[in-house]
Amino acid sequence: MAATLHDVAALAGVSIKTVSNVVHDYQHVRASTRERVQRAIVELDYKPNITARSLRSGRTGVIGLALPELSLSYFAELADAVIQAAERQSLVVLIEQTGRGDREREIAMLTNPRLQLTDGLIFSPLGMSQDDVDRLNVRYPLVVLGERIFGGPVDHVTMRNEEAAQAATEHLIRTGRRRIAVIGAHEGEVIGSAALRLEGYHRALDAAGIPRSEELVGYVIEWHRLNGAEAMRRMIAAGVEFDAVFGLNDTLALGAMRALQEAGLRVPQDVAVIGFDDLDEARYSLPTLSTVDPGRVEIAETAVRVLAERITAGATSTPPADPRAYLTDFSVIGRESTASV
Amino acid sequence: MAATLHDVAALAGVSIKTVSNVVHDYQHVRASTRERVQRAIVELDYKPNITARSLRSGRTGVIGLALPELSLSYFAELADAVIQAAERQSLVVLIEQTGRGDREREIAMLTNPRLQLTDGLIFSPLGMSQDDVDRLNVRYPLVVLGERIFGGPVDHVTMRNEEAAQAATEHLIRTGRRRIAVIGAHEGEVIGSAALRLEGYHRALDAAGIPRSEELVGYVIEWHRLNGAEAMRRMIAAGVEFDAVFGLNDTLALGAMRALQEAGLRVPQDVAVIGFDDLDEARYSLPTLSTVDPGRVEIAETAVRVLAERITAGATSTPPADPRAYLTDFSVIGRESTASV
DNA sequence: GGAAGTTTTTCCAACGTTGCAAATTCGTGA
DNA sequence: TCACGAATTTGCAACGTTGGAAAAACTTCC
Repeated sequence: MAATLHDVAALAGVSIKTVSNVVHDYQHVRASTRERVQRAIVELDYKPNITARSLRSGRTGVIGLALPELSLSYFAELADAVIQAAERQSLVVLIEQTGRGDREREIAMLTNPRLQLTDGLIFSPLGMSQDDVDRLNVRYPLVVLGERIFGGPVDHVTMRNEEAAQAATEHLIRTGRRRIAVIGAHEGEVIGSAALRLEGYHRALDAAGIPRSEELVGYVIEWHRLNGAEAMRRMIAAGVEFDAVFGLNDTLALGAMRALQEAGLRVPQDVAVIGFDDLDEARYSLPTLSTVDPGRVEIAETAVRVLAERITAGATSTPPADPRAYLTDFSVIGRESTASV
Repeated sequence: MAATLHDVAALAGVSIKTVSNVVHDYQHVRASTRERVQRAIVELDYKPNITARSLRSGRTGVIGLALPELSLSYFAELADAVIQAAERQSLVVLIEQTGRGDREREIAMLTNPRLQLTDGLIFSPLGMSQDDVDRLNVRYPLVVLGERIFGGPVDHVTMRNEEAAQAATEHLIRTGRRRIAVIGAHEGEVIGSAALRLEGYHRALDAAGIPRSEELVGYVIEWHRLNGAEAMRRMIAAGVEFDAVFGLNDTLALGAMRALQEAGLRVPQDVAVIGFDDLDEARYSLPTLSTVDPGRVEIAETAVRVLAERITAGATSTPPADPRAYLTDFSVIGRESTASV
């Protein structure tokens, strides 16, 4: 079928190693030989067999990306960024879905034989917890994303959840809001995005001398639009007074905004709303949604770079560097939903 | 590092071929031998090297999925469905992004050496056109999705654009609407989703005896929310009268809905709105968006199945079957945006 | 003209697996 | 005890590539 080194060598009248040398731009090849070989390569449309190369070198040029689900916008946009970053490093990305917080499937993924032809994995768990930290002890390069597990035996790339949430809340305070509801808390959670962002929210209140109020905290089970809308409706129905809402992610904020509008409350005149994530969608809602860009692109780039470094280091038997944690820069993006009135 | 057949064979005191036979459940292996080998496999935690297997067999178990961009919700949801379908066939998916309708990159993708370790490709072009049909003549199994190229030399899986668009329009007519605007037409296009769906819209009007009207057709450059909103605003500003809007996809419809609400028009009381695609998002907008499910899951499943068949057929040197076109079933989904008032 | 050094080319083995065919062992019946 | 067929195990080559080192060809300089 496809031409091999042998075919090219036969056509050019040289040994296969010489062809290999030409392909790899080895310098000690006579110009005339090089040219002859190149002509043969073109004529036969020779393409190196990557599988054979992988077998020889032990590297495939493929990295895995395991995430909950692409139909969750945040992860789709993350995957987009990871693929682009990988392409710049000549790596290709194989995507695996573990479901919406399915701990079992996440754990199983770490030993999935399907990862065999991968040089390393970028792993974004949603169901595993700190107790599962030992599971991250794997024999291949691994970079973990997210807020489920900290201080593990591998590199970790994540956002400054607390600081970013604090900044989002301060953004609301700066526009004169004082009764600030928060939507998306998880009952009893002390780690994870929800807890960290809630903590940032509390810090901002404390710093501004605004008393915390349990009735302003909207609890949800999952971070989907529906949950955001329901939590908001409950709060409205309970007669809680508020002049701003912080959705712990954009999806929740958009759901909350829907519930506000249903109830006849105007955004931002009656209630200001801010989200978290900077999804593409936040730019197009009505009104456009203020949010925090947690540094998604930087997360993707860092994760790919660090993974690539680990892969390279592993190949050269350098003594492995200690695992590191990387935190990305964030920025508050003010849009219509928090405009001054 | 990792254990190989040799290591297992040495430990079990047999030849590597016997180990291979055990791994493959070859029947003529003495029970006692089998057990001894299996113990060795467990003890050494032996996992077959997929790369070596691929080199030997010529199959990698990986399929490529080339699509414009994961940050476009439609493609993220398509990718989700493809990955799930592939998993059921024990295939793993490698995703490549070609950009938003970048013809050059799409053409380049077809000969991308990165596809080497792929057994076949599911390709969803957005920038190529019928003129590029010959580019689809590639030497690996290929399944094409979408509405850019028909009747090519490869299998094609797509939706019934015309019929589905006609059904969406008829849904509006059935609720008593007569002045039905359409948003998302492409100037001068005769093929592609826009043209086909526009044709379905026209057929529905014709069938109902409603005169076509050029002023009710909103043209856009791209199918994003912003374009939908702008086209809708232009139509409103021009004083065009209408009581319904058909967005040629959900994103356009959501943008149009935003423009309507800005202008103080109520959905569905003043204007009914329907979209196309059945994105997750359509379930959560305010009001929830009626739409057409074009059979996305079926498209993914069919594409993976057909590709897998071609891959298998290629391995057995069966004479290749003629390329086929597959069309999926659609269904109109009525939600709040077209509710009767 | 030939030694010494440099450039260019070739040879061989190995990466880990599997298909094929051959070799060995076993069981059965004469 | 031996022949014969079946069951079981093994050896070898090959998939296409690359690293290392040897071999061959060419230069340069005395």
